[in-house]
Amino acid sequence: MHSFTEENYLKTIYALAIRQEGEVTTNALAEMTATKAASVTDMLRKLADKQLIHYRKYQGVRLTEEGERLALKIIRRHRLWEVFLVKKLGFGWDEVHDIAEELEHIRSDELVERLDQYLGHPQFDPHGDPIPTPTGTMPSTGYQKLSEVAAGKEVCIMGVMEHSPEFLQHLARIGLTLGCSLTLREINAFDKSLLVQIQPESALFVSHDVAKNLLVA
Amino acid sequence: MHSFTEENYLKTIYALAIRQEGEVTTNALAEMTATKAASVTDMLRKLADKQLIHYRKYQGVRLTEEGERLALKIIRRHRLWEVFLVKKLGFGWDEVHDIAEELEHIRSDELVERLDQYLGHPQFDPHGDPIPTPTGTMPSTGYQKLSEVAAGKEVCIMGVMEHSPEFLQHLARIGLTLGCSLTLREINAFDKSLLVQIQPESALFVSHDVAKNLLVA
DNA sequence: AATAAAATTTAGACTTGCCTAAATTTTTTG
DNA sequence: CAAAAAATTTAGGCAAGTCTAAATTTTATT
Repeated sequence: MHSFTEENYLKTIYALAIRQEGEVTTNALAEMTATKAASVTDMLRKLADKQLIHYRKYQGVRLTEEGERLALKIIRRHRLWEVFLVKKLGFGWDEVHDIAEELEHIRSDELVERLDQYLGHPQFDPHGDPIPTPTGTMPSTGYQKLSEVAAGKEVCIMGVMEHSPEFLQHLARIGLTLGCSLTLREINAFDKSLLVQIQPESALFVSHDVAKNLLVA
Repeated sequence: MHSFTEENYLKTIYALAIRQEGEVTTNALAEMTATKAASVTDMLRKLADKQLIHYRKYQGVRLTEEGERLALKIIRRHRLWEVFLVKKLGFGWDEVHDIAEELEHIRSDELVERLDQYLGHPQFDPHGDPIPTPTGTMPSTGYQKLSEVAAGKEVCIMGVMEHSPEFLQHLARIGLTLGCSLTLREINAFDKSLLVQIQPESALFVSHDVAKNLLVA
């Protein structure tokens, strides 16, 4: 069996790997897990011993097939619990991350599959992230970041790349929600902020930092 | 904050205290927690430092008010999750103990209160145990053990004192369920087994060990 | 290319919760 | 009531996961 800590490292390696080409670095992991690089090195040696990662000293790290399977299992649990918290218990999408972070480590496969069924086999979590399959594959979505969309296009907000309450509450304040469709009017040359139109007559500027974290289709 | 281990000790001390008059012993705790007495002593010193128990060396232990409040909080969580697992996810009452044992440590008070509301503020868990109040008091039931009932009485099964799958599955096999009413025909002088009648024409013998663990009203 | 800077790893230590073996206290018994 | 037995505690150690400080390797700079 694997410890909570090991599970969290695998999940974090997975998350970093899909956002960066190449191997995941010790420092990046230290920052994400809020520990020191020396502690990360210790854990990497341990995960490598268990064949969950490929690890070359000083070179970085990547998941083995088994490691990825496990990471996706944790992510599946996390996202299903988030659906439960929002759909069944009425939490806001900005409130569920930390609780799901704990629930994802409950070790019963049957629990997860019953939960999935109870929730009606959802495809996406409350942030629009796809839910991995029971067999450990991540459904791919064709979403792109709003920051990469060309001016003039009309798109629909399908997900977010950042789950912090601060970001999600900011979205609510400026009136953006999942499923909301908008037209990208122009891209500001100075700070790369985007003028987007939601309602026929009200447009607003969205910062590049926000646009980078919005997924649209 | 308190560790999972500390929470488990508090819960175990509470459970032992209500089943035995006087203070809880180190050995009893070692047996319940499947550890060695020396390890228990270490933890008792730690819990005493945190003012969660009254501890006199060699004399045994009892919860402080704060310790009892915490123990009841854990038990409340455990029992609410059991209700969720049985009522919402369709688990059998003999399957939920170990999963609830993990879920009870999820640290969000709001989660517990939302779960309680979602479940309709249940008064009892699937084993008939009363669910402590949010403020930390244990509702009292007037139940007595079937082994203490006089011959001739008609009673209704309201709860069990033992939650192991083995015991619960045995109950199912001999045809006893929660809510089931029965008449105590006679008490065998040799082995204290009980002849109980459920259906008008079928009676069965129930061992003293089983009767000790059945709560009736 | 040599050196400075940055990233990473190693070494040694701390905490939690557990262990075994030995010492101590309490309880039981002859 | 004293000796034996049982229960409990103390002492010393171990594994997991973390840390700081020092050493090493890689990368960047002049």
